[in-house]
Amino acid sequence: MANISGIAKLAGVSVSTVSRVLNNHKYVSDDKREAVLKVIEEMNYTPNKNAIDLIRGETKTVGVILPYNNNPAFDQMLNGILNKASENDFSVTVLPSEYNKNKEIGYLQKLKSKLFDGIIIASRASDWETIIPYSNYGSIVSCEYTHNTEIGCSYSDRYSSYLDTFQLLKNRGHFAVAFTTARLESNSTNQMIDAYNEVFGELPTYYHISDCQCLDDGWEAAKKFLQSPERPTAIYANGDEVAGGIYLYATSQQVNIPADLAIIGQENQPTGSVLGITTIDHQLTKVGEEAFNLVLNKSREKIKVPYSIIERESV
Amino acid sequence: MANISGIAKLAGVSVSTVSRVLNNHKYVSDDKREAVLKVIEEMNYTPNKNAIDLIRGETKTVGVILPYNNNPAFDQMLNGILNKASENDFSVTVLPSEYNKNKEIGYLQKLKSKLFDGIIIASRASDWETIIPYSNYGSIVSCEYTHNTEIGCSYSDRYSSYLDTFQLLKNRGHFAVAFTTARLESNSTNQMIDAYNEVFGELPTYYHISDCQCLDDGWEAAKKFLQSPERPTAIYANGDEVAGGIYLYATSQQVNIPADLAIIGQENQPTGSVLGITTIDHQLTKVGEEAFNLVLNKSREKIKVPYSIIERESV
DNA sequence: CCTTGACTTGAAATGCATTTCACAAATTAG
DNA sequence: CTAATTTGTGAAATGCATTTCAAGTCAAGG
Repeated sequence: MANISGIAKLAGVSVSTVSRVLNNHKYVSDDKREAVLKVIEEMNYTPNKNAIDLIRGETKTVGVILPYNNNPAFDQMLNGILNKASENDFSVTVLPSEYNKNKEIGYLQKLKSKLFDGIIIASRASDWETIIPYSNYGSIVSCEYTHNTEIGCSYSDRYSSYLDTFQLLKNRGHFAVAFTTARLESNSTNQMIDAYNEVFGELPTYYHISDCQCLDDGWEAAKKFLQSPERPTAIYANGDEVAGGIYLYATSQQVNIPADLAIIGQENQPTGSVLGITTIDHQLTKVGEEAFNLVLNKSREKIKVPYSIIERESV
Repeated sequence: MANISGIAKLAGVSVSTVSRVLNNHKYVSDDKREAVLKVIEEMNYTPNKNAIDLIRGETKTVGVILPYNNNPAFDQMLNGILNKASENDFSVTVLPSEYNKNKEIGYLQKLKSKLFDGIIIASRASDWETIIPYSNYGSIVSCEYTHNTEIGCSYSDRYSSYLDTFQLLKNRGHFAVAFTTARLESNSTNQMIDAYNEVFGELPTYYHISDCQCLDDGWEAAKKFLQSPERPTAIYANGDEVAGGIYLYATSQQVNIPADLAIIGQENQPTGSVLGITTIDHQLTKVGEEAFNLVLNKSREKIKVPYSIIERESV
């Protein structure tokens, strides 16, 4: 009987007193406290966290819905969340969604069933209308900008960063500018396209390749872009890994960077720094950290994390 | 009162009946079942998972102790774990340790406090002696080979793979072989050194650089190796990212791969595939998957996951 | 017509720790 | 030396769902 009442019995005190000792309440006499601690030690007792969570109604656990675990961008966010969670004695449960709406809803149900105190959504497939009702059961925080008031967010102003980047390229005399993105349906892809339209006008389809994630994909994308009759003079990649792939394919074809082709990456990853690729650092670690803080404070604020352009030799 | 007894009252049945409906027991009459479901629907009721976990004594959650989250090797393992966990309706909680023994113990305590059904240790700082006692409270599985019987493991036979690799290099006529590793104190570093000794004899210190994780580190390591008077003719890197950094530095110095320098990486990552670097695939995703299976089956087996050498153009 | 097995259902016990309430004892204040 | 606090402690209520036990109903088998 390794539970609190067993301990109480052995120590000759009441359950309440054991609980007080466990929680460092004052108003426990030294002798009883010692007696209790002694029995706890002897019995090698540890309180049952499920019972505690049940009665307290909170679990000090946050769930993180993220589509893929091996994605460098989501990884940075997760890192930020883990940092702050660790500091605040919270646990982090990874909820891989693969952009599957049913999985997402399943995870939100777990919030409702009191398994998590809050959920951070790194990226999502479901509509906000579907998600919002769950905000009654714990704080839900998004890592992209939200227009509603129910869901707080910690985000990087991507649209603005895309504008800046395209403008930078335009200023340097580039008009044939191509770019890669991740999912076609994603928010940031739309923002990227909008930003392109804003700066250069109507986007020709041959300047955009989607579904790029890693170095491999960048290599293939570069191949297509550079072999196309509408060859771009600059490519904006949706990540430094992708940018690295582009860089390596280009140099393998004796294309000079930046003379023949300018490249800009994103997220400031090691690959980019080694190859000297200019990049936009969206500070996703910071985004994750702030997202966790919002959950912790049950806040619905909207926190804009500033991005920065790191200029290197690829433009 | 959104709990099971509230539902019971409203539906005009007993708590037991509601529970039966919730758990799809047979032996519930259709009319009562419908009545209960109707009230559940109306009240928007969801059972409290903490209460369920408490009474069932299991949480369908596995904790994963991993030193760093942004490490590609651990990431692959985590991915494998997430895959299988998802399939089996388990949750995965990430427990970042930074190789801090206190943190590790703290996580093991959570196993004891019934928060997890099991714990997978991707890598550790604590001794097995410290860890083993906790195996009484749930299954603990290691992603490296364990010599004890208490802790099951799913592992890649690194020592053997290192032997193979060094032997391969030797067969190709390389005698000046250097290598990089991660932590100096780690198990695999020791195995790497042992394997070197086995194949080439006493290791000269100038052939080993530790604490390499990413492309950046590989670049710096290559710089040191290639500028050294004891310049190696082959380098074995502890990851394809690191190998990529070595490759890029070497080519930036007009060093020909593989004519002037052979490179072998590990883990079969995109960077390596793009650069055509020969690599040892330790199938860490598979290692993670098997580790999860061990937890699921409360097994203490030792599962050796076969590695494979992927030959490309860098040797 | 009686026995037996298949259904149905609810009361109560269970899992475990926290917290409120009530009360007693020991201090401190006035 | 009372009155008012501050300490110290335990009984009982609470949070919530599962499961066992007992008991009752009903139809099929002999």
